[in-house]
Amino acid sequence: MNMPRTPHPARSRNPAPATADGAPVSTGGVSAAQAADSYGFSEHTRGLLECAATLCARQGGRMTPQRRDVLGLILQADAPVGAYDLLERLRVSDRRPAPPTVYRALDFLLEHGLIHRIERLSAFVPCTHLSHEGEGDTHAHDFPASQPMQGGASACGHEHGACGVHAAQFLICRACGGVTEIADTPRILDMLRTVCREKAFTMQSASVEVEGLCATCAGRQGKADGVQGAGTEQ
Amino acid sequence: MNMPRTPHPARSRNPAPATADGAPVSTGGVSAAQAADSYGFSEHTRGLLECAATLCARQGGRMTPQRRDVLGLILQADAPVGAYDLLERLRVSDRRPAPPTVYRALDFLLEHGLIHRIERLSAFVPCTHLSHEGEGDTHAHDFPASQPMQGGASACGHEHGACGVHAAQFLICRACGGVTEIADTPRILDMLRTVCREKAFTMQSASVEVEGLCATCAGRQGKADGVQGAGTEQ
DNA sequence: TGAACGGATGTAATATTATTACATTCTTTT
DNA sequence: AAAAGAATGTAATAATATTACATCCGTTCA
Ligand SMILES: [Zn+2]
Ligand SMILES: [Zn+2]
Ligand SMILES: [Zn+2]
Ligand SMILES: [Zn+2]
Repeated sequence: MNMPRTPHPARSRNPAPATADGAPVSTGGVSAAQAADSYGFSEHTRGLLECAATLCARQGGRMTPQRRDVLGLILQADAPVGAYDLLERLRVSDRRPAPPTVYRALDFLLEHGLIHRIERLSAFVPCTHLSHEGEGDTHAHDFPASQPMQGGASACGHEHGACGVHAAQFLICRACGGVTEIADTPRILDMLRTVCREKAFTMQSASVEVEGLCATCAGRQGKADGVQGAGTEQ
Repeated sequence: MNMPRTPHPARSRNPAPATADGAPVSTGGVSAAQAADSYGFSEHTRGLLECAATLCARQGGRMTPQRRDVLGLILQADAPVGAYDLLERLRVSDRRPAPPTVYRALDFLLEHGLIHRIERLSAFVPCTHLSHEGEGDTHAHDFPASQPMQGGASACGHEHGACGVHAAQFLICRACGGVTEIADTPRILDMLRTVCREKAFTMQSASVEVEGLCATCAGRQGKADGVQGAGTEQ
């Protein structure tokens, strides 16, 4: 029934502290110096978090510890994370956040284009924008807050910020749970814009979600059925 | 807070027995002869239902009264309908269906390509396919069950049946709640196919959801803010 | 015929995801 | 320091969806 609702292998209630960074996830035993970082984020993740702070400062937003933690957890995960998964992962030591805490942080991160919501999974992934930002400095996405993009297509095929349409495209693998953001081309978004123009429809946000099998899992398809879900992919 | 979750004007808990058919909705006072039709469906709706029965018979499915009622209610509605809205509307006279009843019917209708689920609204709409089927007889969508479409693009830009990818595109108006299925061109689906080929991704299903303002509501945009939601549109 | 089977439905309980409402605390501004 | 505004804490609840198991009903075939 309602196929996509089948418990997704990569989103099961068993947090499985894997990382997309290749860095240790030692949620326990955090040194006092790292206390502000709380969750033992990898160096890479911390870099992205700093980047994100800068980005949303430019947009007039405040990257508070709460929001930072949520973004960090999403960045650190190797698959889309549900709101209640986040809630569980935030339950370290003394803090026991309630749903509104997480949803508020998610709303903020969504509004600032730092994460996306995968509708079909009711789960969240980091925006690739952020990772690109981390790689170099002068990047197509690096637009100033004082004079943000004006609805034109960006190189990555999706846009951010208060003015532009926030649109994104995803490939969702049913076998491994991996989600890939298609951000290397404005083709799809351009086509949507064309269609909307024809229909005199004002686009405010858009999402494209394709479900199927990633290259890795498709190759594996015929093999031992029980093995399904054991793979790693992104 | 996750904007699309704002109570959608056209989906409020007040069923508002409007029709997309222009036919009376007399949910009460159903004659004995119509007892099998249960919900006073318009003639147009009944035609579509018959069509649907034929279609899914060809696919080896049985259009039971339960499923028929659910499809009829979705056809009759002027906006996407949520599962629990359907549940309420099914509560006539003696019958008091529980959630699984409705979800099972919805699953069946989804699998047979008779309805679509709008992820952003957690709600369901009829597939335009069906309406087209109702208009004429020899139509592009009218493919035989014995030899169904083999993944080629259909004229309407989305496909059905066990073999083909089930994909659809929607324009969702935030003001009036109207949803339009973009089914007049394979352009978008073709582009998605291209992208998937490039990424060696096997597409099994896809959805495109654009949120914004329909032509009607965009025209109205500046006027008295309180009036918002009063309009009718499709 | 009638047991066996499979598909469809009924029912109760529960799981998952998300929001409301209101109190409190922290930051910035005046 | 007071006021205003943003962010967080907390409890309760709403909205959406699934599980598990019992029952019914039409078909098959011994
Ligand atoms: Zn993105
Ligand atoms: Zn995969
Ligand atoms: Zn359709
Ligand atoms: Zn509208």
